[in-house]
Amino acid sequence: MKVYNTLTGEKEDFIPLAEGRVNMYVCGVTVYDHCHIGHARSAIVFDIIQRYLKYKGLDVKFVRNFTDIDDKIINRAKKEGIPWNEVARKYTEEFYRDMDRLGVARADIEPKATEHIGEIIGIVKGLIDKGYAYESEGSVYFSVNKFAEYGKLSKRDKEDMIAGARVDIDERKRDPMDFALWKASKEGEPSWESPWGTGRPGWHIECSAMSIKHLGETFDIHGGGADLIFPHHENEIAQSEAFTGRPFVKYWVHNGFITIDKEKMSKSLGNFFTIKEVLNKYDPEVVRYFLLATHYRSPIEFSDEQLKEAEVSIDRYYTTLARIADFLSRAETAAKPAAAEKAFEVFVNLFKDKFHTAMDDDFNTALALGNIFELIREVNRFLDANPSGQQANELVSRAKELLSEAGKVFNIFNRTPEEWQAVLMKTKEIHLTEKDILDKISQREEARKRKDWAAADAIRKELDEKGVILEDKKEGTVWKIKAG
RNA sequence: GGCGGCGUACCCAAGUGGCUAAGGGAGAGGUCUGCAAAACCUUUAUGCAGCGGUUCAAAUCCGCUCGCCGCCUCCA
Repeated sequence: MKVYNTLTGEKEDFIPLAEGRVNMYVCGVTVYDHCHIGHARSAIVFDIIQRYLKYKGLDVKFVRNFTDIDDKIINRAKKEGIPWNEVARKYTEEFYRDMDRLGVARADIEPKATEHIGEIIGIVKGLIDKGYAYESEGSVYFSVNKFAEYGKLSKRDKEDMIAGARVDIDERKRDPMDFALWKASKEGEPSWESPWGTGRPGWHIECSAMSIKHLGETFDIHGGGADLIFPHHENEIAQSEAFTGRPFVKYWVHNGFITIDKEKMSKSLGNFFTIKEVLNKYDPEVVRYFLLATHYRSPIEFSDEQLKEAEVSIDRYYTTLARIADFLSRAETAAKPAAAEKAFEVFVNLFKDKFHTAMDDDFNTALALGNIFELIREVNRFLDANPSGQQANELVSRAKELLSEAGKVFNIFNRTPEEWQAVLMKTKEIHLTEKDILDKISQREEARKRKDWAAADAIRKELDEKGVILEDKKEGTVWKIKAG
């Protein structure tokens, strides 16, 4: 298995520190507002990585934190006129609401910054003792110059950054690049007792404290959005390695952004859609598919068109699944020679390897989805050949199992075709009941018996305009909701 | 300005040295059908931003040019 490591800038063989075990930490969210679709991408990317590693039989310990104390939370509390911890509680709940809908699994451990103040203070003290940090007016700063390897993750050197001259000048800092480990609290702000007076943790230190506590001083994977590379993850490395004297993380994994009109979606630009807004129009499965159809490190342009295509793709899956169910329910045992059988068997046998190869190559979900649709085509092609007999049934059953297994890793494709129709009915806002549709179908049946094609076609057209498609089969007419 | 990334068909998107450049959508033609739909088949990049170079061999490596984006400030 290969994983792209931001630290080395290369795809590397993935070799866990302890055989068969993977410790991974992913930066979660600061709970001060509703999440947007960019947060969803990060959550889904690491959800799939985590699921795939577990699927491969690795013993994964997955930690995803909540930043529940921070300037933004404090500001939000002022704005809403509620206590800061109420803001954190409220948006933690909203986070779970969104993630549950998106099918993002809970992490094995979900620590909060405020529950690790003791550990944070311990590390800050340790850093002062070792000469990496200093106290100034009740705050504590990390001295970047003391850490020789500073910049190794984001590939920049201190001189360049200072030349960039966008670092904030703060008189309390000895060097403009230094960053806060502990912030002295102002009157009325949330605070905790510390050796340097009352204050609260800086942003970066919490992740060091929580990851080290739950995963040890060195662990396998640390993930997050690419915008965290600098300064957040760079600072985490500096603090952690200065404190423990050991390498902090073996593989740094970062997901790309979601863009709108080619620009990064962000709160400050205001060009974002919340998860809730998107889920009003599209089913979570569609959103997951949309995000997985592009490699996790590439940017994804957010667009209605692409979401609709994702919906059509998923519809193709369920249409095939319905065909499979139909075929299996007929289960003819009398074997009829099917020329296509051998070729189909070869294809079915190859699928799992192809799926694994794709996912083993830096979690190439886009390629894996391509493999899935190749299998879908082969299934349809095989069914078109009107196969029969036990061998054919077994092959089709196996194909169905394989699709379902792959779907499990992505946490998509796990409904029945009927459930999928219900989903479309809801998201497409079809204002017809099943009875309405069935009545129309029987009216059309009458017309068809009379060979009154004009009347029959008029009914079909009427339903089509309302988003319902009719399919005439030998056994009768079935209906489905138009996807896309 | 510094550092990093991207540019593959009408659209989206895999592919980072070597078999016919995955897959999805859209279009065209066909099989099936009363007609459709679904499904399948055929078709749509002798070419991967452009120009050079390395190599027996390049979308894939190197250089330059053009265009777009990201990070350097909170940010998934």
